[in-house]
Amino acid sequence: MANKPAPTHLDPLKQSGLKNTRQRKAILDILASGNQPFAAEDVYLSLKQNQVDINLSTVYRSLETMREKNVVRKVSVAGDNRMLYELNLHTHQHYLVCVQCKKICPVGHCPLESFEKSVAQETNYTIMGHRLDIYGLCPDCQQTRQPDR
Amino acid sequence: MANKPAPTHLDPLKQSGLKNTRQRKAILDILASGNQPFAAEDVYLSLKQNQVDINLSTVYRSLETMREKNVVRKVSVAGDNRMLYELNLHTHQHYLVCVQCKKICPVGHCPLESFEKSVAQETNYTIMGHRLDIYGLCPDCQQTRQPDR
DNA sequence: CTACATGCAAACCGTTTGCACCCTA
DNA sequence: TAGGGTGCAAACGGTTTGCATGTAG
Repeated sequence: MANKPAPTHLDPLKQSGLKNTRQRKAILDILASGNQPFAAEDVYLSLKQNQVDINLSTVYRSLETMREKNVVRKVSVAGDNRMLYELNLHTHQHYLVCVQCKKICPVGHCPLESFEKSVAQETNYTIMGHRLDIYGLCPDCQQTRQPDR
Repeated sequence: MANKPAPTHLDPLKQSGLKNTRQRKAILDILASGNQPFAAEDVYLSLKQNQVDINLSTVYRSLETMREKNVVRKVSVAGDNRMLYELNLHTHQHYLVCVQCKKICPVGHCPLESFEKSVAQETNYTIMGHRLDIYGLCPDCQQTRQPDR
C-alpha cells in the first residue's frame, strides 16, 4: 500500500489553500508538459484534445487564481497579443521567440542585474523588475524564410 | 518670402508617399510633443482636447499605415495591455515604467548587444532584436506607495 | 479625376464577469 | 453542508474592417 507520489506540480494547490479540482489538476498537467508558456486558449485546446471537458472561462479563472497564489506566472512575449502562463518555478527566466514559427524557448542567463543598478542610480527609480524577450529566426526557419510580412 | 520650414516630423509623410492630411499631421504633432510613446486613445483624446476633429479608427488606421512606412513605431510596455506608438527616431530605445503612476521615461543605454551574440551562439538562432522594459517606482511614487494591488 | 484617406458603425478577439448550479474539504 | 469552483452566456476593452463619402495630388 505505497502512497502514490503526487507529481510535484500538484502540491502547490494544497499548499496555497486552493481546492484540488479535476480542472486545476488538468491545467497544471498541461503547463508542466513543456517548458514554454501557454496561452489560455492553448491550454483549453490541449485539454479538449485530451478528452478533458472544461470551459474556457474556467481556464482563465483558474490560471488567474493560481497566479494570485504564485503557483503560475503570467508573461507576455513580443509578437503575441495574448497573455501566456507557465508554472512558477521561481527562477528568473527570459524567452527567445521565433518570429516565423512562434516557437518559444527559454534562455538561461540574464545579464541585466548590473544594468538595473545603474539605471536606478541615474534615475532614482526603485527598480522592481524588467521584461526582456529576444526574437529572431530559429534554425529551422532560417532555411524556409517566409516572404516578408 | 521665406519658405516656411516644415517641422521635421512632417517630412516623413511626403518621403514615404503618404498623403499629407490634416489628421496625419495632427497625429504626428502629438507624437512629437513628448518623448514617450502614446496609446491610440491618448492620441485621440489629446486631439479632441486641441479641438481637432478626428475619428478613433482614423487614428488607428493612420498609425498603422505610418508604421508600415516606418514613420512611427509600435511598442508594448509591461503593465499596459494597449499598444503604444512613437515617432520612429531610428534610435534603439527602451523604457522605464512606473508601476504606480504609469509614467514612462526613456532610458538611453542598452546593454544587450553582447548578450545577443552569446545567445545566438548557444542557440543557433538568427537574432533579430529584443524587447526590454524596466519597471519600478518613480521618485514621486516612492513617497506615496499605494496599498498593494 | 482618381486613388487614397476618412467617418461611422459593426465586427472581432482576448479576457472578464454575473449568476445559477456543483462539488471538494 | 458551507464556501469555494465551474459552466454558460453576456459584457467588456482594445483594435480592425466594410462601406459610403470626402479630398489630396
